[in-house]
Amino acid sequence: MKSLSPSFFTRSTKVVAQELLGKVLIHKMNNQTLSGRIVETEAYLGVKDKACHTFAGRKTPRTEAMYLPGGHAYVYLIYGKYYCLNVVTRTEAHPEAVLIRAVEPIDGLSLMHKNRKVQKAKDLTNGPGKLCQAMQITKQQNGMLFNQANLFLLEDQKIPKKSIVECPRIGVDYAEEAKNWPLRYYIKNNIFVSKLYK
DNA sequence: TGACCGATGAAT
DNA sequence: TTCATCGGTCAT
Repeated sequence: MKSLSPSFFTRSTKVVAQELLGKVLIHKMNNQTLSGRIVETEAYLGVKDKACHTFAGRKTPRTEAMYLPGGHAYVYLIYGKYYCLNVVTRTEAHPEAVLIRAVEPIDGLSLMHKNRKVQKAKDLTNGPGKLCQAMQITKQQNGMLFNQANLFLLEDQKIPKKSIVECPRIGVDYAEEAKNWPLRYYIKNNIFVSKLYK
């Protein structure tokens, strides 16, 4: 399997969000590999998107990584407890990103079970905080470039348009006009998606 | 320095 | 549906 090329990430954020579905996320530890196929994403459209951390050009220590060129990781802490992994898109002039909301576990299931105390494999990585916990993604990975050191994104499957569901994003009710923008994408009928309404 | 709040998850 | 929990943000 081939790594995604740098030019994959600098395209429009919506396109990258849709095309990340079916790709494989890998975190290589000392002597173990944790990986999963991406099944759910959300696009965050920068300065004009009230749900986005960089809305109106906000630049703080936390959001610094979103101002890196496409292909970097943006990891932040939410609710004082959980990490969320994003893939930065476009260029320095456009601080946008794609939130990885769920993956389907491939390698390292036993380690993932150790990292998260759940019975079923389907509960391991079906949410943005859960997949970071399972795959040991923390602030350490913030600002890292994909396909350089130990975080990778590989090509693998192309998901046909008819298998992609589009709907509003989760947990952004405060975002006024942006709250209903259909920027959440997931693979239809996939049981590893975080919430299966509709 | 301090008040407020959240791109969640788990229990109920 | 409810709520724990604490770092990040922003106004003092």
